[in-house]
This record gives sequence, structure tokens and C-alpha cells, in this order.
Amino acid sequence: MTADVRIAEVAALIGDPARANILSALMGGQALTASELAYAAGVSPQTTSGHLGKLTDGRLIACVRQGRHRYYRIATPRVAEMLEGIMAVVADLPPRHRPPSKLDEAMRNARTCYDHVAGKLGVNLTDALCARGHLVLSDDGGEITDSGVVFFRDFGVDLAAARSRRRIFCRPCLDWTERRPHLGGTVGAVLAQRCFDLNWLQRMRDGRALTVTPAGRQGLSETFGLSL
Amino acid sequence: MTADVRIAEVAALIGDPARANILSALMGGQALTASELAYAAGVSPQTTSGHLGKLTDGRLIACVRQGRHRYYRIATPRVAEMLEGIMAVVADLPPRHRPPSKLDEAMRNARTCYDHVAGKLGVNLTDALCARGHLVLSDDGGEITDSGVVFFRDFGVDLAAARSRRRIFCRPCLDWTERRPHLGGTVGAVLAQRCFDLNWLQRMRDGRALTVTPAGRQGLSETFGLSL
DNA sequence: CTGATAGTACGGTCGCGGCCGAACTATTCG
DNA sequence: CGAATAGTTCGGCCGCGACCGTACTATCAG
Repeated sequence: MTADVRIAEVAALIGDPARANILSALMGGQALTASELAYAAGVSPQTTSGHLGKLTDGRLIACVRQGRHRYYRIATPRVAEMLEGIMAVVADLPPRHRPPSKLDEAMRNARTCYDHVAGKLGVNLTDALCARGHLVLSDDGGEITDSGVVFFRDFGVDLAAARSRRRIFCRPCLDWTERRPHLGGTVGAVLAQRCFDLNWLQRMRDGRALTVTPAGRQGLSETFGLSL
Repeated sequence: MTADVRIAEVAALIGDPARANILSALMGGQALTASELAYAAGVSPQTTSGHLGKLTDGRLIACVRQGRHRYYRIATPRVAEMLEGIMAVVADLPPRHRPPSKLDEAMRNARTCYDHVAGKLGVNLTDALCARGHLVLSDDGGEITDSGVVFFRDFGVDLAAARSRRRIFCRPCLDWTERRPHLGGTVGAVLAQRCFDLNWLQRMRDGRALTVTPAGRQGLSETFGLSL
């Protein structure tokens, strides 16, 4: 009973269009400033400030001050998973009207999902890892095989350090455009980070969409056998 | 962008206290009538009817008519998982004030979580299965061992039939009172069902709380080594 | 110091939506 | 058939909260 009212409070925080836009923008994984979020939300800076205050009070986002900027981010991985859960339900809903735009197209191809790679690219990466026997993914969870440990080490990713973190290590995350699972959890996060470090992937301005660099095109082909 | 507004719509559906109460009541796993839900929500039948209409339109709940009654239930397991995700975030929040009531106490001891057993009993059952080597549960997912298959068969549960369902087979579900995982997924559901069939567990009126019958006390002790 | 930019606080408007009373439809029972 | 119960629809009230204009506090540049 007493918990229900708090469920309603949290859901109401997400249930405003401006705030949903803010959270969705932050699901890109980057910390963003109040101004950037005002633009993403489509409302004035004053209004945005109010929303950010509410979201911060509700512990859904966190804020770090840096000079005259304030950077906001999703507070915890658990909050990110909650939002993914809502997106999964939304993806299940019967489509209403979808005027496909260019940005939508880019989003479908490749985007970040909190801190890992989603979209066609994310699903294809995951499939490649499974096909090569580096990863076993079920509906329930996932596991890196022995050959996968070697593969990741050669790729420059330290799985041992990743495994020691508190967070869920390896799990499938339902892709709301492809409607198939892609790799999430800590493993998904370090894999994405490595791709950014290698400059294989770059974030597009104003959004969660990603572009594959020429180096990335070559690297993804050689390492994962992906032809883009 | 276009998906964000639907996220907000879904979250807003959950974000009303009366509707959150309704959904929470339905998370008990039973289909309930409109009157029962009106009582659970704490609002008039007319108001409840409006809420139920909105929730049904939003595909969060489904309705089956039976005579002059209408039974409402959570529409899909995915919706149930979304709600669990919200509850997990709520459980993370710093506690406000909690005047512990008798019903709360019963809920903490044993309750249903959509269709499986939660609370102290759920966690202890899960621990017992793990300790006996019938179940391996990680943060990521879970697996029934060979000895577990035998154990469940002897217990009268047909895992093969359960495995063939589309739904996630075996997964950990964060318990929001114990803050530790208990067994969810299809395996959790059939285990709970078997306990109901054996009349080991009974639902209490008006709520998700469960009582252990004398037969259940004996059976749970003999089969799982639980002393209650 | 002044001017510019990032962000917040406050006050007032306004519209959406939750709420209930009353009236209406559908099913069961005697 | 008529009475009783389950549930919905309609209409009107009312309050919460999103929104913006204005004014304010920080930080930085020159």
C-alpha cells in the first residue's frame, strides 16, 4: 500500500512529455547540460529547470556542477533498466502512425542505449559474437565463453575489471526497433566504450544516434565480420 | 522522439495513485473484478471504471467478461516486468517514513509477485534450491541443473511443458522487501502454481499476501528444508 | 569593473484530468 | 415479470501542475 504511492510518484515523474524527452535524451549515455536538455525537451529553460529539479529530487537523475554548467545524467543503471522496461512495453504496443524521418532512420541503424550499442548495429554485433561462439545469450541472461574471454582480451577489453563491478555483468536488452535482444550489462558497456576509444563509432550531435567512421567500417568488418 | 511521447503516455497511466493501486493489486497475479479494484484503489466505482478503461486502452491490462462480472488482469508478462522494474527503483529510494502495519508484515513474509512467490518465503525457497544444487542463479539469469530437473519432476512440475512457452524461462527477480533476488520467470510461476495446487499456500483476502497452511508448513520443511 | 552566458526562483495564467452524484445498461435471481 | 447487483456513461466541480515572463544569482571573458 505505502509502496504504491511511491510507484505512482516515480511513474508520474516519467509521465510528463517534457520529462520523458529529458530522460530519453539522457538514455544516450552522455551527461548533458540544462540548456541541451531544454532543447531536447522542447520547453523553455525555466520550465526545464523545474523539471530537472523534480527529477533530481526523485533520484532519477543526478547532477554534477562544472564551472557555470551543470551536467545531468541518469542516476543509476537500475533507473536505466526501468526506462528500458517501459520502452519494451511501448515497442509492444500496436503502431499508431509513424512518419519515418531521417533521424529515425539513423537511430534505427545505430544508437546508444544508456551505455551500450543498440539498433541494427547493436543486434548485428551481438549476433556476430554468438555466431563465433564468444557469447551465449538466452532469454534469461548471457555468458561470455572461454573463447570470448580470449577474444575480448585481444580486442583490448579487460573483462576481469568489468566483472568485479557491482553491476549486472552480461544480459540481453530488448531492442525496441529490431525487436530482438542486443548485448547489455557491463560487457555491453565496455564493448561500446572500446569502440568509442578506437574511434570506430562517433555520437551524432543532438541525439542518441551513432555514425560508423571509415576506421570503424574496416575494423568492424575485420574483427566481427560485419559488412555495413 | 516519436517514441518518447508514448513513453510518457504509458508512464502517465501508471503515474496516478489510483491506477498505481490497481496495477499493484493486479500484480498479485489474480484477475480481479472492477469492484474489487475499486476497493483496492480507494475510489468510487465510477472513477475506477474510468481508470480501467484508460488502462485497457493503453494495453497495460486486459479484460475478460464472465457473466455480469468483468475480470481484469495484467496484459502481458512484459508489463509485469516493467512494473517490477519501477518497484526496484522505488526500493532503492531512501526510505521516507514507514509505519509498519500488520498487513505489511504479512506481505514481507510471503506474497505473490505477478505469478511467483516473493517476500521472505520466496527468497528462502530460492536459496534452498540453490543450496541443493537444483538451481544456479546469477545476477544475469538462471538455470535449472540436471538434478533440478529431477527434483522438479518428483515434485510434480512438468518443466518441459513450461520450457516450451514463449516466455522467459528462468530469471532472478529483485525482491523489494528483502532486496535480494527470488526466482521468477516461467519456473517461478509453475513452482508457485504447484504450491497452490498442493494447498501449501493460500491467498489472503484483499491483497497479495500469502499464508502458509499447516500442510504447507510440513511440506516446505520436508521438501525444501524450510523451518517457518 | 562591465557585459555575456548558464542556470534558477517566483508569480500568475490556464487547461487537463481526477473525482463524485446521478442516471443508464446488462446480467442474475426469485 | 420485477428486484438486486455489476458496471459504465455523463455532467459539472475543482485543484494540481505545466508553462512562460520577469527577475534574480553564479561563472567567465575582457
